[in-house]
Amino acid sequence: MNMPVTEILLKWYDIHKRDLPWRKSREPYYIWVSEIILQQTRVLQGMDYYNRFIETFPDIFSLAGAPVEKVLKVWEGLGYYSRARNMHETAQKVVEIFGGKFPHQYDELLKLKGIGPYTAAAIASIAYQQPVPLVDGNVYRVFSRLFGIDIPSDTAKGKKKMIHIATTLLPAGRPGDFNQAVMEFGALQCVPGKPDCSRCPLRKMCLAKKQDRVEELPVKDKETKIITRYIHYLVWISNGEIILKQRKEKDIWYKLYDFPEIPDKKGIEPRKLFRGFLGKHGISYDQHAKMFISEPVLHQLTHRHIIARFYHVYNKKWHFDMDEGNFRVPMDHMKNYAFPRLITAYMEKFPERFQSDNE
DNA sequence: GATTCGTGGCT
DNA sequence: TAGCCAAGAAT
Repeated sequence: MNMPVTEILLKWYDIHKRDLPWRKSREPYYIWVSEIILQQTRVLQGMDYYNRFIETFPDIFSLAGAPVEKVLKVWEGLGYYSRARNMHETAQKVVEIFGGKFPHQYDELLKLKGIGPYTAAAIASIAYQQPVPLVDGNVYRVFSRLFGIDIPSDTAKGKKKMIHIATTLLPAGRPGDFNQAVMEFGALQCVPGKPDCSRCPLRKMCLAKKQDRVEELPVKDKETKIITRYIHYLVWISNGEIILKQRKEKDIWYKLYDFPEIPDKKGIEPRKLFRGFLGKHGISYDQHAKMFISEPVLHQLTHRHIIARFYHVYNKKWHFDMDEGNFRVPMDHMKNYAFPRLITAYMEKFPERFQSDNE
């Protein structure tokens, strides 16, 4: 008996699919939220965020009506914050233009901020049962192995080829289930590295398996070069208040909050940098005021190595000009602001450095 | 087409 | 352990 690939995957999915919160309904809003959260993010990592997001913003109207800062606070720690900013913008647009209903068509969905080819196809097929194929990392891995395709996944040629394959396999009856089936299969069975092919329902027809190339596929050609960046944070705590700053456009962590920065001067010693900065503002690096410089904190991103230091100053009057965007808040209001993980991790590690009575 | 944009788990 | 890379999109 020679069951086609599509049937095998659907059957496998019906048995093995995980019970995930966004699979309990086909409400487009839930599908949309889950798909955005899951971009470049593992299910386990996104689960709590999804539940909290839906709890905080039960429908598209509550999301559209919220300030973007509140959306970012819910997103805090999840990364790729443009996803949250774009969701907020798209929610407002969908409310204004479409009365709160997402369009059904792939092409219309694609016009919305934060919705690209993958997500448009996911919403159209899962929420609206439209026969639209999709390709994500899982789909690419599954089909590249199954059909022995070694075109690099990070090329237009590879993506085009994969969409073509997905199109030929897509069943008219259950497009949304099929798309999810391939992704689920990639996440649970045809995993990166060394999958357990002995219990794979496709092992007999898998070309990579036949050619013993399972671990080689899929192929990717570009290597991301990592750049090191230095950040010097000024943590100024005085009179129960701390100085914060909202991050600006065209840089990492846009619209999140952190601390004022001392501009980096390559190669200069931290102590010298601090002294120079304070001196420029008429403050001496002296024994009377309590100041100290943290050890370097390494924060690793996919494309950056950030080395941060925290320059602490306590109980000294803030008497140089507030740069644009700097503002003071009581220490116990900090919990209302969204910070990058680098900051929250540091604060969790050294809570004593963030106490207002630190004299 | 090449870069940028986070975080965390796994090997 | 240091890299790999995950339900990608925007610029």
